[in-house]
Amino acid sequence: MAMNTTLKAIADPVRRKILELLKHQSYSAGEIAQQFDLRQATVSYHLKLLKQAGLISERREKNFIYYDLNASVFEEVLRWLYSLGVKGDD
Amino acid sequence: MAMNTTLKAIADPVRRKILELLKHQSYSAGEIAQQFDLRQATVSYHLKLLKQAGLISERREKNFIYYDLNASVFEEVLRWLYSLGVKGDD
DNA sequence: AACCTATTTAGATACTTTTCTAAATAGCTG
DNA sequence: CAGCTATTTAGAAAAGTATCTAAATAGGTT
Repeated sequence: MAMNTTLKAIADPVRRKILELLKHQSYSAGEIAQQFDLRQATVSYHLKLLKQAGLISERREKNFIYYDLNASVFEEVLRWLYSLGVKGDD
Repeated sequence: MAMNTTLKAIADPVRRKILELLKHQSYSAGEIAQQFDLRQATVSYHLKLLKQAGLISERREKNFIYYDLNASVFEEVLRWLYSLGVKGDD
């Protein structure tokens, strides 16, 4: 089940871009929303799905909510890919 | 775009199971369909998506169509995962 | 407390995906 | 070629997902 949630989470380009943004630093929900031509409520919905998948975590500071990437959740996906015979580093 | 197609393809449990089945040997469309509680037409639809994603290839023999896994397509996904900082083999 | 700003939640709508049934195709085999 | 088997395609219905607007919450600030 975890795997399904993870893969569904990254099967959307908006959510992948959010993860990429968070690679180097945290951003608030508002800062993330600015990167898209979408309403804040919509971005908030994507953040919720990423959070549910465990791919990001949130942290309140002042009245902002900052998001952080948690890439370790991908390890299961990685193992699955390897199990199918994908060859590792190239 | 390729990435999006690949990730959408594996974001479905039926399609993931098809890939797993094909890991060790080829199977015909009918043999694959038998593994699921779904109509053959439905499985055929999933096979079409996997084919479009380049994850499987087909090969006619008699009047069967056999499918083969092509895991190399996953390399792009793997690179993306690594780029996010997922640590490799554990 | 009243207000302001950041963000989420609720509910509606639009779009996409999955599944089904029925019909079509494609290639053997007698 | 007529019939058989395997599979796909077309079209409709059902289910799931993404987006929007409007309203609610939550926490600072004065």
